[in-house]
Amino acid sequence: MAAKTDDSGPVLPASIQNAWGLRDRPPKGPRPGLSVPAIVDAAVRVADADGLAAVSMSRVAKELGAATMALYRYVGSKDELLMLMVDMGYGPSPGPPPPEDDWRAGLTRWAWAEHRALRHRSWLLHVPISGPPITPQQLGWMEDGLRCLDGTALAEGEKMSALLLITGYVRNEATLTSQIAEGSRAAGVEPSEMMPAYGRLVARLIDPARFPALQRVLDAGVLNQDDDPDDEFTFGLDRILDGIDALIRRRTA
Amino acid sequence: MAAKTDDSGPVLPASIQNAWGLRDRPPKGPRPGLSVPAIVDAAVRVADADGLAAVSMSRVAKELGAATMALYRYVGSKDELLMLMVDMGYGPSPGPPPPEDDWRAGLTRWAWAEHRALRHRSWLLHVPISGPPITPQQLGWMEDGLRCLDGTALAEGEKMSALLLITGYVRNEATLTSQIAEGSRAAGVEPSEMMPAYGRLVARLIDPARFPALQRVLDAGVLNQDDDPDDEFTFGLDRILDGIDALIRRRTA
DNA sequence: GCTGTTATGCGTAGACCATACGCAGAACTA
DNA sequence: TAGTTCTGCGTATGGTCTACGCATAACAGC
Repeated sequence: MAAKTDDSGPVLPASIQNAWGLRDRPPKGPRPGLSVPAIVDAAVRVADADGLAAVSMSRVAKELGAATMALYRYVGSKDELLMLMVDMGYGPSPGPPPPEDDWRAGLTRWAWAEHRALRHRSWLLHVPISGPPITPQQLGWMEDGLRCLDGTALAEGEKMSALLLITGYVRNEATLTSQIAEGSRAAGVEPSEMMPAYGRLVARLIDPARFPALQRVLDAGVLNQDDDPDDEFTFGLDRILDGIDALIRRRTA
Repeated sequence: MAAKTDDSGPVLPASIQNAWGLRDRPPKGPRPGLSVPAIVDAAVRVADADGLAAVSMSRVAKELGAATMALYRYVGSKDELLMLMVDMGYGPSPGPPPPEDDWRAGLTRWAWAEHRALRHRSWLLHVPISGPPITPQQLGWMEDGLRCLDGTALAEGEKMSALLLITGYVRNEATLTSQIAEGSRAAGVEPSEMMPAYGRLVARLIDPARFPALQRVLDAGVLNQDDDPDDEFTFGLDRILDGIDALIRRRTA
C-alpha cells in the first residue's frame, strides 16, 4: 500500500508538484517528447470541443499524436489530469480588487469572473472535484477573493466561509443554466422553450390538491417568461451579499 | 432519431411515468419477475454499502439474482436508474411546515432535512444531475419548501429563486464536508487531522509575498481548529436567510 | 569510448463498463 | 388452439482505465 502522507503532510502527486515548479527533470534518460502542460492543453482542447465525456486518455493521446500509455509517464492517473485541467480551465485569477472598490464591489467582480469562466467552459462543472484546491491558479482565485474582504471586520475564518458561500452559489447557478442549455441541445428544442416545456410537463404530472404551492408557481407563469439568466444570477448574488453585509455590520457595530 | 418531445412537451421515460403511477401493465406476456422499485431499492442498497461507483448494472442485477440485461426491461438506461435512485435516496419530503413556524423557521427546518438526507447518503452528491426535478418525491420537496414562503410578500418567482439558493447551498456544504470525509478515508488519516494537514500543505506551497491574504488565514489557524461542521452549516444558512430576510422586508415595506 | 544507470515511449493485455440485438418461452386474447 | 406480446437473458461490440514489461535513448563516471 502506497503512503498517502508523510511527516510534512499529504504527499502531492508528482504532476502537481510540477505545476508548482518544484521537481526538476532528472538529467539522465531520453529527453521527454511530451510535457505536462502540453497534455493538459490537449485535454482542455478536447473538452472545449466535445465536452468532458470525450476526454479519454486515448483521445487526448491521439490529439498529441502519441500512444495512450505515453501519457502515464507524465500524469499519474486520469484524475490527476482532470485536476490539472480544472486549474488551466479556470484560467488566471481575476487579480486583486482595484483600490477604489469596496468589499461588495470587489466580490461582485470576483463572482462575475468565476461566472464567466464557468459559462465559457461548462465542462468545468462536470469534473468531480475531489478535495480542497491545491493547484496554483485555484489558490490564486482564493487569494484574490480573500483580498476583497481585507478591510472588513470579519474574522479570517468568516472570510473563508463567505467566499465558500459565493463560489458555491456561482457554481450552482452555472450548473443549473448549463443543464438547461445541454438539455435543450439533447432534446433539439430552443433553449428559450426549455423552461416552458418543463412547466407544461410538471403541470401535467402534479395533482393541484397535493401540490398547491407548486401549482401557484406554475399558474404565475414563472417558468414561461424567459428572463435574462444574468438577472437570475444577479438576484441570488445580491441576496448572498446582503447576508454577508448584515454580518459585517454586526461585527462592525 | 428518437423523438424527445411531443405535442404536450418532453416525453417522460417510461420508468418515470411508472413512478407517477401512470402506465398500467399490459395484460399480455409473462408476468414480470422484477419491478422498478425492487431494482431501485437494490441499487440504493449497493450505493449505501459501497458507494455510487459500485453501482453498475451487473452489480445491481447480481444483488437481485437476475441477469444484467434483465434490468433493461424496466429502466431505459443507467441514467434513468440514477434518477430514480435519487428520488428514493432523498426519501419523502419533510412535510409542510407546522403552522406556528414563520418562514424562517420553516426554511431552516427544510434545509436541515435536506442536510440530513445528504449526510446520510453522501452518494447522492455524486449523481450527476441532469435537469430540473421531475420525480414525485423531488417535487414533493419543492412543494414543501414553497409552502414555507406562503405568507410572505415575495413574488412566486422570487420564492423559487430563494429555494434554489438554499438547496444549492445545502448541496454545496454537504459536498465539501463529504469530500473531507472521503479524503481522510482514502488517505488513512483521522478526519479531524484532514484540514490541518491541508493547511500545512498549502503553507508549504505558497509564497507569502504572492499570497498574503491566504497566508493570514493560515496564520490565524483557521484550518487547525476543527469546529463542529454543523456550526459551519448554520453560519452559511443564516447568511442566506438574512439575505432573503432583507428582500422580504423590502417587499413588505 | 565504454559501461551502467535511469528515463522514456509504448505495445500488450486484463478487468471492467453500458448496452444493441435477437431468440426462447410464458401468459394472455380471440 | 393460434396469434400476439411481453419477459428473461445470452451473446457480442466497442468503449473505458491502467498494470506491466520491454526496447531504446541519453546521460555519468570511469
